Amino acid sequence: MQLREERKDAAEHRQRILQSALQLFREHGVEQVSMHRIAKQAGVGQGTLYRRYGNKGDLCMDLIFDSYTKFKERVSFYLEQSAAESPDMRLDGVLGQCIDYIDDKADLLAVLRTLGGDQRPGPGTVYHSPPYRFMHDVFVRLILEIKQTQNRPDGAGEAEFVAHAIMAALCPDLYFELRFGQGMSKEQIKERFRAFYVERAYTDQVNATR
Amino acid sequence: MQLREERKDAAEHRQRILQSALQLFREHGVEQVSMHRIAKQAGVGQGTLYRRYGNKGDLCMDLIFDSYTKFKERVSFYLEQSAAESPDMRLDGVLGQCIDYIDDKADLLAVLRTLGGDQRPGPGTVYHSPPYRFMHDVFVRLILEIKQTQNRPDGAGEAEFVAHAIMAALCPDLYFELRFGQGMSKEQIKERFRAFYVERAYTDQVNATR
DNA sequence: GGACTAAACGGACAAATGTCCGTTTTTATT
DNA sequence: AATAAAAACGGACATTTGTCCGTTTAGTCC
Repeated sequence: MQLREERKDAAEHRQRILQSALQLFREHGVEQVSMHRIAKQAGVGQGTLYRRYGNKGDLCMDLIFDSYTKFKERVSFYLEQSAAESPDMRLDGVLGQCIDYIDDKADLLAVLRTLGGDQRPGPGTVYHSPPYRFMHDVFVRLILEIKQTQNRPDGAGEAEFVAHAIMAALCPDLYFELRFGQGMSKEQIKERFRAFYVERAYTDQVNATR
Repeated sequence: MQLREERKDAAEHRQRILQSALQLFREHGVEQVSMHRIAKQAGVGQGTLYRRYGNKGDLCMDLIFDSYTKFKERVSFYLEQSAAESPDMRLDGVLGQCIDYIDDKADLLAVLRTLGGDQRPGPGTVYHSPPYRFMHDVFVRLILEIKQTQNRPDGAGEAEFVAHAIMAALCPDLYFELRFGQGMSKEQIKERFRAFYVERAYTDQVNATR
């Protein structure tokens, strides 16, 4: 026996944990629910809960895993089927999908960021998590495409930086602030991202191709 | 008696707390030092410590208050004495000063962000803290100046958004990652900020004033 | 079915954060 | 100097996170 399946009891417990967490989160808000309470509600021990999920962030990660997978697929699919479009439009499209996703899952995503692990650099930071890497990579490619269209070479990892900058602006906290603190609509926020990250690039492109 | 001064014993305790915290932070790293330990080291009770500083973030805030004040003054002074320069150059200058400051205080600033309070929008978030407001305001003014130079009107709060975007990219965590995770030098990071936030604006400007 | 092993269990325990409240000290007033 | 109110004190306590380890259970092999 080389690779064992997840044990039946373990699988059942995970379902119970996820369901209990979801219910409690909905009822009392993510921040107000302790791990202890989730374990109690699910009828499992502390250790059982913690062995599976090292912290609330891990748990949230699993809670949004399905939706994240779908998000990832949507983005990948969009990129494939829009391959013929201009990279600017595609950047705009991806940004729109990110914002839709954040709008949908903002509360859980915010917890992820806060409880996601170390602050120190290296593995364990958000910057090395698969979701971050995935989106960062998508942005890097798009930016490189845009630069290529404009015949502007990429100065040693410039696109890498810009992708980080975009990701930073996409943080759920800021979205919260714009959406509810300042009362902007989702569409208004998308428009701002477009104006700043896409249209400026587009302007450059127009000028560069003259 | 209308306004009382801070009591003598309280003032002394605050000094002891700050000094103890600073020493312990230096010795063991900010994350490794508990509030309990700081209280013990300072020879005061838990309650005394917590009444003054609601959490470690508050304490760090006080620890960097002096340096923040100086930073603020440096920025204000720079803006005054560079009033004749182009807004692009001034934006670059301010960005440089921010990065210098982050580089200097990265560890404490990172704690501030993590432990700074609520995630929910409204007062209590980073976005409403005086330091954030101050820098955000500085960026808004500079961006408006740039737009004015280019004869581009500011579409309803566009500058506000861009300022948030810049602030987001200035988060200590990302700086850490670039600096130590990816091994970039401080100057390289400054160069990236300049290239993305200043030179692109400058390119636009050149084109717009043709 | 019996036995063995790896995985999972769960609750006690440790450590940290943050609160509460009876007690002490400072300070202004007389 | 006595007094009283305001402010500060401090440690016990509650809550939460996270760990440890002896015990139980599912899956496999015979």
